[in-house]
Amino acid sequence: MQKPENHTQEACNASVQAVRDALYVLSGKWKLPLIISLTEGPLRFNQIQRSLEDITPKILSKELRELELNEFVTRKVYPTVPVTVTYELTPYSQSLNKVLEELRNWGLAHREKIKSSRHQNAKTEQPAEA
Amino acid sequence: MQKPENHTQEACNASVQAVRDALYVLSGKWKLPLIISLTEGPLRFNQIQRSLEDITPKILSKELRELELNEFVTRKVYPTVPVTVTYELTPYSQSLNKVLEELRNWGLAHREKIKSSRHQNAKTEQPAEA
DNA sequence: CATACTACTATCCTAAAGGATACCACTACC
DNA sequence: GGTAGTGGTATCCTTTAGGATAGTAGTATG
Repeated sequence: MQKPENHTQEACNASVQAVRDALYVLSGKWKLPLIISLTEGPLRFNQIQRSLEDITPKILSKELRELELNEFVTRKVYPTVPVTVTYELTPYSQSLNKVLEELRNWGLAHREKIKSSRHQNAKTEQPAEA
Repeated sequence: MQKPENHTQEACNASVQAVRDALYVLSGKWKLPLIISLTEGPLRFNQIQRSLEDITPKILSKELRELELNEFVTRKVYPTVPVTVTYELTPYSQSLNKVLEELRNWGLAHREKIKSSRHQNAKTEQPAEA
């Protein structure tokens, strides 16, 4: 076969690894909804839970901890009467903007494609025998 | 703060859904490695399996089927002596290029950040009491 | 006739993600 | 003293992703 000079096994592996790294920190059912729900400003634990409706405190707590570890959110504790804790996006979380935008654009386009190809199929599909 | 007029609950949800759609088709341990390994040209089933080393035929088969469903690869069967089947990327798979590039760039940058912040910590960390 | 090659499929199993439910410590209010 | 609100934990369970291992059908070659 050929010797792919600009497409070595190592270069591929590095790309794969980088993309996997990126997907890893965005993985899970709630990281993105969480980040997006915090784009409007800091929220308290229970506020987030109410805005996301279906998330349980255990999961929310875990996801917030992971987002904090990756420095996407900061946790701030205020010594108010019942203690209040807010979570807010860091400046670093802005670095995800382009990634998220591309993902969003692609997702929208893909959904459109799926829809239209389904219509296509509906027209050309053979009815199944009974 | 500002009144985020363009940031309604519904707009957020649409974004979240689009990004989730995108992540969904890229999810899993092998889709990306698979796509990248096919960028050099069509490969047969066993060739892919050998190039990826750790993937089992069951998983490979499943992932290829999903990539085919999403129209990232085409499966071609040749009636050769023992039948050969090749998998190759579709033109549509090119639509992922920008997404993959952004993910790759972000992944690389993030990895660098993690590394340097670990060094930072190593320098500023207090030694634990014995 | 046995082995090897093609491209897979079938069955079983493990580990991780996610979730339901209950509970904790603290205080304020009635 | 009971209830409600703060921000969570603890325990158990289900679902899913992924993998190990073996086997399949067909042909060709030794």
